[in-house]
Amino acid sequence: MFSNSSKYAIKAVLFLAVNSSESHRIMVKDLAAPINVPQAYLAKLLQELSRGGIISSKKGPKGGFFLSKENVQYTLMDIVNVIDGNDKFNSCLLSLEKCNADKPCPLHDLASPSRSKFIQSLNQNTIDEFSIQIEQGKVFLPL
Amino acid sequence: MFSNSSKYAIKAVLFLAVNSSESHRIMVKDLAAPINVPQAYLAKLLQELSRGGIISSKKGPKGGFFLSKENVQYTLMDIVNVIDGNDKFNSCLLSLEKCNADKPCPLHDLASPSRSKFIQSLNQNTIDEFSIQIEQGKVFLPL
DNA sequence: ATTAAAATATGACAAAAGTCATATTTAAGA
DNA sequence: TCTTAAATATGACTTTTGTCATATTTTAAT
Ligand code: FES
Ligand code: FES
Repeated sequence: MFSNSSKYAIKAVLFLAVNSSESHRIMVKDLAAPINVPQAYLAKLLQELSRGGIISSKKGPKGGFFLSKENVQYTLMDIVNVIDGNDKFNSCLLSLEKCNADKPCPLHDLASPSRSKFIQSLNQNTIDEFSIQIEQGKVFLPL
Repeated sequence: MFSNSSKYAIKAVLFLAVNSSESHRIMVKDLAAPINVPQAYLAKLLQELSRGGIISSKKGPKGGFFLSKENVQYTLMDIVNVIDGNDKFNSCLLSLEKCNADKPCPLHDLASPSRSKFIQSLNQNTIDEFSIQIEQGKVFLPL
């Protein structure tokens, strides 16, 4: 469903959403451990996210990663778009040129309703909304 | 969502369902072209499917691949299980040990209803049912 | 029996995804 | 200004996935 890299990136961003702020930055090494991701690999992913504008960073001593007010308005889809490239979810399940309701492949009707609902949620819910859910103890961050 | 291999395998099986029979077998080369899959690669996949009991084959002249009455009762999930291994769909989206409704990850509620419906369809609809849909012109086989 | 046509088995090779290491740049604090 | 702590850039390496080629086995037809 998601690539490994995307999973890592999502976990990292959600952790930052809950645990960091403009004034309290988090270093890779302090992020890698709790979300259970290889540190060196995570560093690379964080850099991509940073370049993509999804997260913020500050170099040097007392530096680290954090989410700004703007960062927190992005969606999960934004994250996977940066990490895995776009069109991970808009293409036909059987790799037709374009997923097309007029000439649907055998999986289209099977998948389309549930799938579009899923994709919609990826596009709708902001990081901010997720972090609220986490803080309310409704959902949990995996280690 | 699906691996490339699984997509190829699904397309091949559906094509066989519609175009082959016990008495009218189809050779790899005549299968690879219409479903637009590299022939040598497809041959390997068909062999896996055959070993897995999902499709039938006959060696030698006038040989080829086809679906028996039993073959046609399998599901799409059976195909991807053979090709990609099991547990492609039962694991947590963020790679928690086990997808667990009691201690759900942030994606669980977002995804769970639509996802389980999707998985259910993969497990329910038989190849036979798909081929009927295709023959009725309700859905189409991609090239 | 011999031949030829098909699947099967095996393995080499290529491309992509995932992982790790290291040198460079930036900035805080003494 | 110097030192040190952090992100950043770059690239080597490994594993998995996808691709291709070729030799072997089976079987129908002559
Ligand atoms: S046409 Fe294949 S998923 Fe829509
Ligand atoms: S706990 Fe992660 S998808 Fe269910």
